[in-house]
Amino acid sequence: MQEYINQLNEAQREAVLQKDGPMIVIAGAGSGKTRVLTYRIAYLMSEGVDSFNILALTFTNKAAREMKTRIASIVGSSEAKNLWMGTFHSVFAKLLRSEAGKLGFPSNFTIYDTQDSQRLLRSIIKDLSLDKDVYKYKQIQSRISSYKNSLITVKAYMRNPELQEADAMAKRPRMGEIYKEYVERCFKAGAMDFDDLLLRTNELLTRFPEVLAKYQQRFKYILVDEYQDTNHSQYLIVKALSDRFQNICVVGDDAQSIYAFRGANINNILNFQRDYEDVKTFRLEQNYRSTKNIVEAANSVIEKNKTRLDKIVWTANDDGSKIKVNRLINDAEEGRFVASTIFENRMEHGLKNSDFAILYRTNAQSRAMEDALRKRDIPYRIYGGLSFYQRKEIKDVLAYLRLVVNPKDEEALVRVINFPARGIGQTTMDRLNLAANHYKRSIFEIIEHIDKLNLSINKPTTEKLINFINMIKSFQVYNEKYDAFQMAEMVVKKTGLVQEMKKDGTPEGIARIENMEELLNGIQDFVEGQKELADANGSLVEFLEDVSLATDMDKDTSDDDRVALMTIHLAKGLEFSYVFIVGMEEDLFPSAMSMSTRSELEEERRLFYVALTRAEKQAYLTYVLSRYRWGKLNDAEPSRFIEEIDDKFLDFMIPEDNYQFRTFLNPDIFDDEIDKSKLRQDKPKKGTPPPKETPSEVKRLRKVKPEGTIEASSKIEIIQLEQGQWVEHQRFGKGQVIEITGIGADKKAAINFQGGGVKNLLLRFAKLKVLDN
DNA sequence: GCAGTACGGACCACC
DNA sequence: TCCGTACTGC
Repeated sequence: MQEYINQLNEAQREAVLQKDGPMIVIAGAGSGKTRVLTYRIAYLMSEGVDSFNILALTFTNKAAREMKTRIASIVGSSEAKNLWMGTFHSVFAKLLRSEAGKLGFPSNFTIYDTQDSQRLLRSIIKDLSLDKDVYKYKQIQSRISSYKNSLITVKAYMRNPELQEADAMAKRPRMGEIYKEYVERCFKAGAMDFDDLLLRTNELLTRFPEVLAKYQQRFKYILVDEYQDTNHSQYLIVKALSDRFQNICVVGDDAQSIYAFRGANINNILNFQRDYEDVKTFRLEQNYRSTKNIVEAANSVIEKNKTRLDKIVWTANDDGSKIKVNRLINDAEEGRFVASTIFENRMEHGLKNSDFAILYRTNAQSRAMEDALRKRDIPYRIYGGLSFYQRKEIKDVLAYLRLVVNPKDEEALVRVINFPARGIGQTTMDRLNLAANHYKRSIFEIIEHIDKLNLSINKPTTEKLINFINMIKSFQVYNEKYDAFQMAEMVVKKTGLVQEMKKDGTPEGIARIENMEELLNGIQDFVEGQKELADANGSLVEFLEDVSLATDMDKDTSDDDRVALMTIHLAKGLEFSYVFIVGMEEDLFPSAMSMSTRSELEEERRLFYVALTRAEKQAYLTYVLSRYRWGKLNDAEPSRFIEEIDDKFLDFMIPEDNYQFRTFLNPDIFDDEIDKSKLRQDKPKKGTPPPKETPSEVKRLRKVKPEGTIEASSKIEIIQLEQGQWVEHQRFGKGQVIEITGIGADKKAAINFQGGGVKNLLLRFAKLKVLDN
């Protein structure tokens, strides 16, 4: 153990050796936080703490696995076996399975994913005959999710007039009814959604003091990673469990809190010192990951945030090269630039594909990147987006498996009862639904007793229904002795899912069959892995739980050499030599939806901070002049985050061919009124080095915002230009605004320049400086 | 009950 | 642009 401890710097070592009591580790980006957590657990065990008494909550299951392996290599694998480690959701799903009965749930409860929740809500909204344009199921879902994350149960909601009023104000007075119905239907279906895994854990620990005592006694030492991203519900669980021994160690970085949208509360970390008595604080401030340039550039950005903990991240690493900023005309060019830069750097520096990552704000941006990489034959892997388990063909197989485990799982049943087609149509389903609601039974149970009920379903259809449930029942019998792989194999064959897909000879159809095969392989791997564990046997229940809580990040990708494409959110905790942050544009990053309040903008800024600090050696920022959105080409302007980086860390590169493309290949995307002189001016003359675009140029695209206020959108600044005002143009010199026409992005100004006469300029592009008088 | 097609909204991030 | 849902005709 000592030799490991010797590897640590002083701050890290102190954090590892602080055995008891509440403590917080404020860990800057790249400061060796995982190492501290790992060694700390190993240290606790070497000090005689039983691994059975340690609970470690991590951000991904993969992180948990890796940490566990590492710990096992230090203290021995038999020692590490009993550690409880994983994400909040997976750890408490397991805990809930063993205690489910107390809450009236079956231990084989289903976990509803977001899609399931939304489908259920859609049917509730329909059943209550509500206007689906007012009661939008996605909004309702996120509303309910945030109630649950704040521990607002149906009861609490009904007791809270303010909440009800807020929903009434939003023209949704019947929100409470929907919420109530949703919770009841989940309960009836033996299902918990993601938020329930935390909410019900809280319920369990609150309603049953003896259960709380049991787990408090068990988890003598608790460690929480990424504490800045915990929500209220998670916070309360941790608080309750650690209350007895107070051996709670939380690790996090307030500067990397990026999950407020799912209820994460940054105050959990900011207020930790107040929540426990005699908190020891440790600061990991030395960054081992990135160059000086990157660390300091990132610091210069995050400084703009007001809500911060005191911390100075520094590095002893080399300066490295500056952050390269490039402007491209559209997303295709952006992709082309990224792909060729990867290609060149890979050659020049002998790098692997996996040394590169392309990060973006929204999944929709991946397409252009993919196209470009494919053209260059650069292997890549997309993380997130529509994950493997969310594909239709996969969900269909999973739905059958879910039904085998829990026949009350209505969402699964509705999904597959008529797929492959069995002649059970909407009318029949409506009747079954009605009966199910009336008798407070599941559809499966209704069908089981269909001969005793008069549902006016005709004979042949009744027979089809009975055949269906008999098939499921026969699977259930096999499930007693078969493992998950054997079950899946049988289900795929007997239900006709394979035949159904084989009918379709299109490339997509073939891909679907391959996906299904991949699923089966995955299940087999899972089963083999589980059978090695003492407390698992590779059953379907285990597999389904694993799947519903798995993320794309959990896959083992260590052996494939591909460029990584992912959203910035997914990139948290990862590092790459070369990082491309694409789509650095206003309204995209920061997102148009996150600019109305200071806290939202600060979260976007933290997100940018996370993105930058992923890079070890080199970061690239790209933005485009026009971007497709909703199928339409829109003008774009550079992100304010570019100008927030101190100039001295940036290197503006404007390759000559951009302008060739702009002027010759794509002339029609530019309006005549656009200031063409800018193109001419930027275009480098032969024999001279390309001019650097100065940061001040970017800045001039917008007026500098007043101190301490947050602008809703930079566009407003431009709109404020008034008739009669004097402005200065880089090339045309001084002039007076004669007229303003158009709105928003199309806003133009006719300006009478002292030297060059009247010009009509598109304000988005014209680099105008407003003169004071 | 089912297949084909017209239409409208999505694009913010995730367990 | 793409996807999912609603509508229509057989």
